[in-house]
Amino acid sequence: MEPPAESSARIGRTHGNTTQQRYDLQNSQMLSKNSGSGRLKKPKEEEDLSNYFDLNDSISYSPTDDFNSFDDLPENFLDTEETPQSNHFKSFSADNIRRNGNSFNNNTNYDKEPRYHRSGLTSSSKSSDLLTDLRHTDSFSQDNDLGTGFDTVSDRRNGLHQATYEIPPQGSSTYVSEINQVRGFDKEPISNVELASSMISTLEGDDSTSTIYDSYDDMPVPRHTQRIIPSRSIVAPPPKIETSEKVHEIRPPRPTYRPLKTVVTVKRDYNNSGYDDTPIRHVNEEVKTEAVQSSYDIEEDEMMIDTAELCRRIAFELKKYKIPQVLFAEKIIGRSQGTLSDLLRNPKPWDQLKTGKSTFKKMFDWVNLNQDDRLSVLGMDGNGNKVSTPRSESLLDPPSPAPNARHSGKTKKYSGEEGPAIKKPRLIFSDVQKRTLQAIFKETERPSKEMQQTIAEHLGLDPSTVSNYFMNARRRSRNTQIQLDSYTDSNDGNPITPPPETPSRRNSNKRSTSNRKKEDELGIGDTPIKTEIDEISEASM
DNA sequence: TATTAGTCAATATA
DNA sequence: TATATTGACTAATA
Repeated sequence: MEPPAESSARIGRTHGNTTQQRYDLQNSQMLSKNSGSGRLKKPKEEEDLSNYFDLNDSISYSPTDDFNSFDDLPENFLDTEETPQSNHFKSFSADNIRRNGNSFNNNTNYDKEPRYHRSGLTSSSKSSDLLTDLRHTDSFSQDNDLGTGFDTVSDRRNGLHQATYEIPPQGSSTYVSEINQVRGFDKEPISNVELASSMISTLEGDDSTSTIYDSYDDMPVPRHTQRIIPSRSIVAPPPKIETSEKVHEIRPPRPTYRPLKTVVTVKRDYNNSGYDDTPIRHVNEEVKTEAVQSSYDIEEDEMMIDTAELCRRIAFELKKYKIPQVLFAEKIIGRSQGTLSDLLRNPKPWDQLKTGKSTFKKMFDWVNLNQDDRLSVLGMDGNGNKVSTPRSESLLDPPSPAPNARHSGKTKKYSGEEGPAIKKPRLIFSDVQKRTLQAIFKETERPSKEMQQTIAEHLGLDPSTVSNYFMNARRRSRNTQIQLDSYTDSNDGNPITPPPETPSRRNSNKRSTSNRKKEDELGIGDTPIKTEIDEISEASM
């Protein structure tokens, strides 16, 4: 079997990259304003304007005559859908120049990356990039094979891509039409979703709604628009939260019987701007049992851990004592760094966990050690230095491998019959592949086997890859929804109002922001955010 | 047999 | 360098 084709790529930032940046900036700005403590980093000056951007699929950009070159486009043109030529943009930017005290030119990130060549369609030009994109997109049409278009190499690490596709010779009809399309913007726009719908309709045998173009020359250039939103409103400083319970250091006796359900939690101490070091267990009043020092004596199905709070606490401890995730992951829970990161950011509620409870139980036991022990089991001292003899055996259960952990011997390798096995390289979806899959997922989270097969053929992917994509997307979409629900619940249904500014709440904020990004990627976003443009429209009605 | 849950680990990103 | 993301593997489950 051959390895999967190299990912195709485009010049310029990836969509995800830009989205991530936007949300992170927005989050950063919100936190900065909200904290009032100066502890959080203020957004960089040149990034301020970015905080006010968001996407809006409903707004299109119509070019004006002064649009002459792709040099004039923002570097993230392909990711956004409106250019500075827009009146909306002008009024908006002027407003924010006043607010931020920054000049427009310095605020935009158009020049953050090297500018692209002006001279026609060079191999590194922005227009070529767009055309390549369209060529790939065009391959949705029934006569083309998407897979054949993927001949470029991506460098996601740098956010830039090196194009290796060929440019049509000047004077050829393809070349001319490409120029016309790039500069003309004279066709109706078509969004990814429309393309996906069209594709799905086609796949389902309904041609009536499909938008298929006979040739590459007929493919319209998508209009990229951009929604501009004001920064999220910042509310009053957080109310002072009183610690309701006195902190007790509880030592065994261990319970002599097993409670039906013991609610074990970790405790916040807002007045102390963080967590109290003393472990606390809150015992369900109905059960009337003594608290326990660890969860050793309680079976998983007899206890209940507030996983979200536990994870916030763990994250806080790791930061506070500069404990690397990889160290904690391996020594305490016996999992990989990436798994820990994911668990901390997206903890599933205890009652929705199946075999994963044991991992949280280990975290819980660690967090309930006293401070010295917490560090010593990691082989660290209070200064973040390594010490030689970790005391783990007597304090915690040794981390056990995950039951479904992959072993090196079992790892599927990509190799021929003879010689040492070579690990199958990890597939990185091309931008087009990813966007297409996302768009289709937005339409249908559970495409039929046949549809997956067709999608795979169109995108030049293995059917199992397509299947994996949808399974992962469904799962991660569900997890995101769980996080959003818990966040909304804890906020009285107002997801925009920032919560009290505590370390734990900061984590919540971060996750929420991250979730917005996930929503964006997965296409499961909630209600649209009202923009300045929307407000202007409403006011004029 | 297909799907889900838990996870790894390569890779991207901060 | 540390953390976040994500395609794919494995075992459990429907």
